[in-house]
Amino acid sequence: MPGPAPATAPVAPPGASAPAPWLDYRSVFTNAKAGMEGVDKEHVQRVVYEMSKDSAHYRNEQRKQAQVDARIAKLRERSEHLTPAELAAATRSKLFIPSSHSRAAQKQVPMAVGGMGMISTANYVARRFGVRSAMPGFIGKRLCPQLVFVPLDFSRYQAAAERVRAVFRLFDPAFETGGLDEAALDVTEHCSREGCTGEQAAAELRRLVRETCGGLTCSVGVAANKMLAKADTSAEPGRKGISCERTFRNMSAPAQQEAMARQVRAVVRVVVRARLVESLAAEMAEEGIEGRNVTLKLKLATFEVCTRAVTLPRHMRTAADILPAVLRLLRNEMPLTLRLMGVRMAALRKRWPALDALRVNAAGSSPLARFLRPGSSSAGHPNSHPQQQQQEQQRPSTGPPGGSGRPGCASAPPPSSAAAAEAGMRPAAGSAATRTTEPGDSPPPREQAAAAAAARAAGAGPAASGGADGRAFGGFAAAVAAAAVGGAAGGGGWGGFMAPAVRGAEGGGRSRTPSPGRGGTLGLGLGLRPGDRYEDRYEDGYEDGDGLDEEVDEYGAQRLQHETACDEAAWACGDGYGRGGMMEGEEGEEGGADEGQQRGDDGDVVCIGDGAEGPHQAACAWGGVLVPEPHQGRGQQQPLGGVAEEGGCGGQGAAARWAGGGSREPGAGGDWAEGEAQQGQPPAKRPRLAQDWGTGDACGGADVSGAAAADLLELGHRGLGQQQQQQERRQWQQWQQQQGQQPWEPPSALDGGGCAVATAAAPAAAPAGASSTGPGAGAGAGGGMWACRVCTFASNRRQLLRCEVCDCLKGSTQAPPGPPPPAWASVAMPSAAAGGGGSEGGGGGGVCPEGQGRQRPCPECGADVDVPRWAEHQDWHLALRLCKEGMG
DNA sequence: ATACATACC
DNA sequence: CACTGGTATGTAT
Repeated sequence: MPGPAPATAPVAPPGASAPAPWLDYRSVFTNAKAGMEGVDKEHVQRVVYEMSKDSAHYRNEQRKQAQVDARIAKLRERSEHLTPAELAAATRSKLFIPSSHSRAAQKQVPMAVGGMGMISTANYVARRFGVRSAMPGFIGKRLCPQLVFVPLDFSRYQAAAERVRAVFRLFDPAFETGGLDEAALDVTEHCSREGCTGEQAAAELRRLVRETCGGLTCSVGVAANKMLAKADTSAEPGRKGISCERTFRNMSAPAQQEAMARQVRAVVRVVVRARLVESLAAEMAEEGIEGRNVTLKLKLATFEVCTRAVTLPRHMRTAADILPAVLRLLRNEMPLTLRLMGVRMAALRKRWPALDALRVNAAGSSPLARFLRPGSSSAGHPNSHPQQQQQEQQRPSTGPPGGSGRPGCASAPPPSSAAAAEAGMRPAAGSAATRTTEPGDSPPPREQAAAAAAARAAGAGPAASGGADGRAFGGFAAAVAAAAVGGAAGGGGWGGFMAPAVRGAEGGGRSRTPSPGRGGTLGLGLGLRPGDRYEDRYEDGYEDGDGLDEEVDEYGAQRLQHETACDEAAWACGDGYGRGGMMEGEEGEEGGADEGQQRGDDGDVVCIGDGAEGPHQAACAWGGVLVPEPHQGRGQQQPLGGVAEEGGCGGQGAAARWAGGGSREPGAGGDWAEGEAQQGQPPAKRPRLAQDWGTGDACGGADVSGAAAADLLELGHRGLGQQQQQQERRQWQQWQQQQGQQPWEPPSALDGGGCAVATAAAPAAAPAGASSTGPGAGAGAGGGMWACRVCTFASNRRQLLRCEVCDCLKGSTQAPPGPPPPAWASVAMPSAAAGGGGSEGGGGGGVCPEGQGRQRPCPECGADVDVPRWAEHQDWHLALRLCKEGMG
């Protein structure tokens, strides 16, 4: 039986000049914690220090520590006015969740739940070695070589937690959960009811849990807590946000900015392949929620974390809707060297209010109700935290009861095993220069669009509104599948967008490993030089490279640049998303074929657009109106994303300069600022982007014009005061000049790419669908900026998609094939108008100029419906239908 | 009201 | 080799 590790030979000699530097390293791992009495703290500290001191993580910790110190100093100065907390009886319990190991083993063998990467918790045996939660596994292993790792098993935890929560409810029906194993109960009422003290309640709680939950124990403490006292117990405890993030491995060596064009592409690719957005969309669909805030989280190779967020003009839920916002945020941060990326939705609301109502009535007898009932699936329970994504994905693909009849749909997110996920995907096309459409491909976009349009025409009305890409729901199975997988998901059964043509690792030769990258982080925004290859790998073991490796020759690079710019322009106008909805997978074919592909290229351009949002997408995913105006070249053509310009990082987002040029540590993630003489410091923080690039009010649709437009163009954003803006700008320019870089220019919303950009004008009020009809539709209104009425971005610059290089028109400059979209589709953006769509207090806020005050008869019930609430109304019908079908 | 950093488990 | 992922909340603007 292992004992506490004796201090081994000193890992580092106690140098006279720097005596015991580890003592200065303030890590949390030596704080007091249950079971850690008698641990040789100094030993632990030294080991942690020695294993950490050369890492980026360590440097980041130091940086943070300095910040904290500064903050504390500041707080000290004004710490005179402290108010006493209110008192309330509250308990906080901590569950000890069962392990699959025998009790005896647990008592003797040092165990840690987790792995080499991270330890979630450790048993007391392990703690005596200094092993504890939140410690990276490899350090734990060093502290305690005999340490046994126990993999996480969320289903067990979930089940156990559910049982215990039932007990909690007896004491406080509105208790708050703090994750799987923790809860906070306000027992004030319980105590007064029972005439007991807090301590007595705690004892009772412990006893009940022990006796009714299979021997589970929990520790309960009673505390006074202002927060709890004030907690609004009447409010729905519902979750406030939902997110998905992933850490990458492998980092390619930074290259020069010449290949920035590739970065755009690489970023898209990574976003898509990481399945962040789709996973999120799938999860939201499953929960029946939609959200209005999108947050992008980035952790750089340096471990610095930053988030970027936007508020959407309306609630959204599909991958097709979320991804553009994510890309948009991301693009403004490039180039980046990323270690982690996450996407979060917040400002959530229920998507199926009607379903909720019916769920209550359904008494659990119907398959649907059973399926929907909390707890019957791992779907969200009001008091439960979301499962790990991994687990979500491992849910049997058969879907809900009776829902297995539609493989292409319900088996959705590729999931559990990467191999399976990739199995069905088409192999990557070779180089960028040789692109073909392969046999297994979905029909070309046009056809898809036509099909979708036809389907819409046929199934018009609510079905289209409800999602499903214009496909009518086909009976119960399909309906449930739709409800389960997306309803939202529409296309191809789910997320609605296409993963790029990537092949799993199963296919043959390994590529040579490129990156001498430090550590393992996926290099993002690093670009490739001709001849470079690049490979990446996710931590879940999903590995590929073959599909992504590309030889880039000179021609290819050029072409890539051009195409990227075009793609980007098209994307920016929604073309990449609006068209070519997803196609259903071939019946009986597993997984793969249900992904549509937007372009016939090598798949880097994402095909999004499930069409679920209805016809306005067919014109422009974001509702933008394309106006084919004669191109007005700008003096110097700026490639989209401000990239690919020799010798500079171009006009890309502010962060680019930060991430690249401003690298604090030469060589770490910022190598592209070549040969920088580290003189002076960059501004402490990366400048904030606009606090609104056009947020909530986007739906207001006011056409920004004249002086305002000029300001916008000039400033790039309007969230910052002019003064501050200018100051930041000067700072940056100075810094950059010091670094020998081109001076920074403020980002502008949508710079034109290789494709020409024209500024034209269109009345923002023109219905998206209707106005997509013709050239010149909106020309002449003056302004040059337009507010997209679907997406977040109110300061879009009018785009013309005539490509200067190939002289072809790119983008949806023509009305999409098929019947013109019904007028209502263009205003299916509730935006808190009449009656308040529910969630946002936004009140008078974004009011859709079209919808406001207008009504349309509902084809379903004939009632006159406020246009701003149209979508909600249709959702209601759909929900009703689903329930009826479900109850047969 | 937003955007974002940060704390917490 | 190796330092999470999910959530809520506080704070500056």
